[in-house]
Amino acid sequence: MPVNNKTVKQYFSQKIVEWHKKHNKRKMPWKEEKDPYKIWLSEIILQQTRVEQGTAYYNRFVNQYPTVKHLAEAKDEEVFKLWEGLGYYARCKNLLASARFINKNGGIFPQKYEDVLALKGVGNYTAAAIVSFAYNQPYAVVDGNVSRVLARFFGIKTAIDGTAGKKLMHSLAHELLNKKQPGKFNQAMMDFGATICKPKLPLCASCLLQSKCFALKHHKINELPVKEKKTTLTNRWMYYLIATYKNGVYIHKRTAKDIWQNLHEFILIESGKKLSEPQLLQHPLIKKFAPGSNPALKVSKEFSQKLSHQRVTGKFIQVTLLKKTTIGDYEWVPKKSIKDKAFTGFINQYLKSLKTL
DNA sequence: AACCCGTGGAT
DNA sequence: TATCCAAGGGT
Repeated sequence: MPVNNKTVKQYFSQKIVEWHKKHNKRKMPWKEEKDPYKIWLSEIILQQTRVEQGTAYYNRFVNQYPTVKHLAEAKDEEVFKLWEGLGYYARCKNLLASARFINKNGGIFPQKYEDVLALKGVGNYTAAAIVSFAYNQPYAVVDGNVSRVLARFFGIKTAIDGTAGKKLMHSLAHELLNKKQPGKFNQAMMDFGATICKPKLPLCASCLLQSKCFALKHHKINELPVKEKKTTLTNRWMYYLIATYKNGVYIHKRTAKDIWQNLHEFILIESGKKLSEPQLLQHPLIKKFAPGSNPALKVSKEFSQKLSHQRVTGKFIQVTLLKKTTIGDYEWVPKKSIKDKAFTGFINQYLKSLKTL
């Protein structure tokens, strides 16, 4: 459903810029930043992540890695530790790979849209954000904010998470883009969506664009934008055996095509269903390390973590080994090194509940 | 194209 | 409590 009213489009672009100049008070550490490295860093951190959640991570990364060279030369483990808790860990992996790629090629951040887009972890949105903010190139960003604003204002019923909807949003956003000040326009669009045209309870009464907004006029604020995807939640049960021997503990880095890649964990017993404590204690791994009825075996309370489409529930079982053993892919590491390794959120819930390991 | 990948705040 | 969803990208 293409939008073909030129007057309304001009009204939109003019009002968005006017709102930005007169009313936009939103402040963030990376605003007005012109260093493409720092802009890139902020954009990767902010992918599907709230500004309030990402800001502290951004500050820590910039502080620890002031240039792309610093990041490129850092050790994987150190960078993942700094990313720990932020989620979507493929972002961290791609961030490091791209930093090393840039550093290897002279350390100069790419300047062409196509070259920025070619970086791992950089898609349509992020490439447009970088080249518009850093170099003022005319590429329109389309994020959740922009899609919502456009769907509501222009009355677009095409699902914004489908191929047709994305295509339509990109062409419309590019058409509306102020080609003289693309960086400011893009910033205006996102800030307007985040602070005025919010997902729930948008501030229509004080909106500068209210006189020509389709959704407001037709009472479709809560119906737009349209999405087609529904997330399904699957349950998983993870029981962790924390096997210590002297001053060390057995851990492992997750590498399977699954959640939490590149994060560490203890000895995992996963089940497709909830296990009762007797069932759990019957497990071969438990019986192997805690033969007989072992009164020293400590079972924690139940922990649970909700991911975007999975819910992980489980417990932690502490057992002390009397001799060093070979356990599959798990390695024995000193307890004091635990704090330097990135663990899953589920495990960190448990670790934070302990005084010492 | 459909599905997968985290975490936390708001309602 | 359940649901939504946030400066998306990869496969």
